[in-house]
Amino acid sequence: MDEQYKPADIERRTQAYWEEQGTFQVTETPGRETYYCLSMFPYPSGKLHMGHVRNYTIGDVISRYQRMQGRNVLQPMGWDAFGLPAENAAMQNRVPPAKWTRENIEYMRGQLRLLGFGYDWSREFATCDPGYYRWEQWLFTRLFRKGLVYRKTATVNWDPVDQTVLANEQVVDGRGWRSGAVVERREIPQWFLKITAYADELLTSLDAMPGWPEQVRAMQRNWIGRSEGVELEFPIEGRDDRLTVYTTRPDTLFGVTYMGLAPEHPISRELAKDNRELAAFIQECGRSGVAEATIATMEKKGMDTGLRAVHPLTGETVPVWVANFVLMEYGHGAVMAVPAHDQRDHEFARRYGLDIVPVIAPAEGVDADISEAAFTDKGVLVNSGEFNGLSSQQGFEAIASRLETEGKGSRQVNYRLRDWGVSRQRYWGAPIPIINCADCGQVPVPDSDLPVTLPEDVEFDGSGSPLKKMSEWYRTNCPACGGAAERETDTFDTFMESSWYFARFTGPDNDTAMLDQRADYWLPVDQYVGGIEHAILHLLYARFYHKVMRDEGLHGTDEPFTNLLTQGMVLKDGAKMSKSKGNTVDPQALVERYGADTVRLFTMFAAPPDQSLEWSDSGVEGGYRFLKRLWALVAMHVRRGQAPALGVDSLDDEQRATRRKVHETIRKASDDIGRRHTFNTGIAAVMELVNALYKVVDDTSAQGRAVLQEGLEAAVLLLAPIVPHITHALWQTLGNRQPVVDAPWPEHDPEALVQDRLELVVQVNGKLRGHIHVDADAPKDAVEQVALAEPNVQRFIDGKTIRKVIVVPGRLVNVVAS
RNA sequence: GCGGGUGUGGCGAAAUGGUAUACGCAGCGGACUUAAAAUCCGCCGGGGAUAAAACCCCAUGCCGGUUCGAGUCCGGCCACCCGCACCA
Repeated sequence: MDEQYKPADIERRTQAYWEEQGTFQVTETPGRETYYCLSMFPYPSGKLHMGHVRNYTIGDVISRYQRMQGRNVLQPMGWDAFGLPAENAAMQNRVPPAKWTRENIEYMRGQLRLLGFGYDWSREFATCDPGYYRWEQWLFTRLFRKGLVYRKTATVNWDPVDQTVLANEQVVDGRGWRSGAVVERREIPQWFLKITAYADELLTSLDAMPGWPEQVRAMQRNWIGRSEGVELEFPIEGRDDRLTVYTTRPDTLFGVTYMGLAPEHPISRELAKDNRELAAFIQECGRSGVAEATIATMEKKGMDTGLRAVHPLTGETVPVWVANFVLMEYGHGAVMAVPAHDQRDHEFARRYGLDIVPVIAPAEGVDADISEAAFTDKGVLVNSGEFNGLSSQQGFEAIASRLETEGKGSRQVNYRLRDWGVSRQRYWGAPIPIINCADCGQVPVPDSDLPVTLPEDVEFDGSGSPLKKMSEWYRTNCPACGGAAERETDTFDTFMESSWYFARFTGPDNDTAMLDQRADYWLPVDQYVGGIEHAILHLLYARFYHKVMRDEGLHGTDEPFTNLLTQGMVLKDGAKMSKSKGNTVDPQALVERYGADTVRLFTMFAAPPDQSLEWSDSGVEGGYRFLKRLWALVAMHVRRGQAPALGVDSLDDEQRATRRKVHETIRKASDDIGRRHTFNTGIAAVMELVNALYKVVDDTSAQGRAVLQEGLEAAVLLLAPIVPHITHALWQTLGNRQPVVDAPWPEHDPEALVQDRLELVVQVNGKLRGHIHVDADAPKDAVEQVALAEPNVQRFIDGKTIRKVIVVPGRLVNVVAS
């Protein structure tokens, strides 16, 4: 054995071994317990960053641990290959997006191999492969026929920098999530997926997902935003028209003093045609709308339309205002305003001198002062005619029932969640498989004509999508009538591809079906690992897609990811690592300097996986030092020849103590790595063990060497998922034939943990006052005797009466005295 | 405002109601060396006491509670982080 730890050699040889043996290629062997571990696949941006390294190391550690548990482990990897950066690079470097993307994939695949991740590369694919997106197109045409896909002209978020439409989820504080540009509003025909049809299931199943962090479930609950209320109508005086509104507080119905219309509401627009002042106001709202809302809490502004709406129960009329705080996208773009009990309505009413009529009194008869602010709590109905005296809850029910019997309204569940707009006016994405025919309308591309392949050899001139200029590509014939027609030139949102890739990994080579029976062999994913930044967008779309595929009969499970681990950010100097801050660390340079094992060890040791990780160069040195220490210890041991067989009955006290430490470590590290996923403490436990083994390395007696052998093997096995290369070498060095990757995970020997004598802590009134040694099987009262006799304990109970003595077996004695 | 989380040495952190500060980093001292690096060994929260120890007091953001016993559980504050937000 080489006396010196040389990571470069070891890692190259170990990786070559895995490659030759096909170690990580898995098959669907019946009867074996499966484990599907998946890390979020990367966008091939150019090279790996530390966030990738952390993500993929966590996934690899879990995969290798599960493999050592004897499970049939699937750990695939692929590429989320469509997206904007490729187009930007294409314009900058005059290279087609496809070429740029595939070169990046080549490079990054090499980096992943250098880090030693145990992926089944035979299942690799990129989402820009036609063999992949063809099934996405196929599913889309199914959903089209099923009515889960529709096209509508809608106000959309237009990113003026990226020249594309953004989903609501992709707008952050009024700005594009990628470009950071202030988002504008535009009217464009769009394709939508009816995710709202699944809103209820997406919400309720969250309660039955204990393997997900509460934080993520809460964020999704929030995003779906379910509310219960009443939808009701206010006829407009003198017009054959009515305002439909939604309210969660029908109990406040008698407090309505005006109506609010969104500036984009059809009635607002209609009135604006003959009212220049109103038109100007609406235009101002449209312009300032999204933009200024971000800068400060927008001032409430509005304009009286002169119309009056009729209260559905009292028959009285109230003015109708156009108000800038009413959102067209939520409810019906109109609200009933109850200024006494809604803060926004209140501010607006005070500004324009509108009536404020209290109809809810606080339950205890306390006067609520509504002159300064609205009283928004629940209470007791007043000024509400026959409903006076009811609680808000009772009032809700009574008024809702009244509206329903009179045909003026109905109970309604509303969601904040919008349907998913999937059209993008972009080139580098999967073509939307629709043909626009002048006679037949939108016709889905027949299965036999799929995939609709994206032409990859294109020129970029920087002005929009090249597809829109390629008449030879978009000119075609209508599948229905055979006449001349044109292909849809929009492409899919790239979240479409990442919404089902986990399922395709189970059968990536199938060119006759989207999924096959292998999906049911592997799914759902047992452990999913990725960044918290995907808590809403990706994870919600993937759950939706999974259910859609289930309902198409493609697989038989309800949720895609049983357990979710969201890893924390990688920080340096207290800030997230990023190019713009200039505080990045290049993983490749670290691997070249210390080896992949050191990089993996440090990222697992520095913090628990779900917390942020503070980068430390000297911490990396520390990890390297530990691996050198482990290497040197094994070298010292094997130089003395093969260790004799262990005879547990012939150990001396020190050897027994060492062996106990070995098995305590196995117990603790197994729990930390396998169950708790607190890899940092698992590693710390093995470090303690190695320190302890160093202390007994000079015991060269037969049993001393046997205990050391057992301890070193345990350390190597426990570290194998984390630092797979050095442990591969050391495991062989210690005389094992089977590769460590297939060695069974060690189990602790309960016999080894047994002690004849125990050290117990003695407390007086909860404060530590002494230590005692007792026989492990000593009865309680004997332990009590020894504890009370301890000199320092004596000092503290002297002159006091002993009220109680608590003996916690194996741990402590607490004497209660006063 | 609503929802989720965090707060412990000089730093990253540990303690799954039972010895607070494991493990690592940094620092200090020693061994080896002509020397340095590397390596090995030891010390390392604050204060008091001691020749040295034993030992004592204080400390897990703040205030209270439950408990024989609280960093951990409960209630109320404070600070910071993340997500959502004119959602009717």
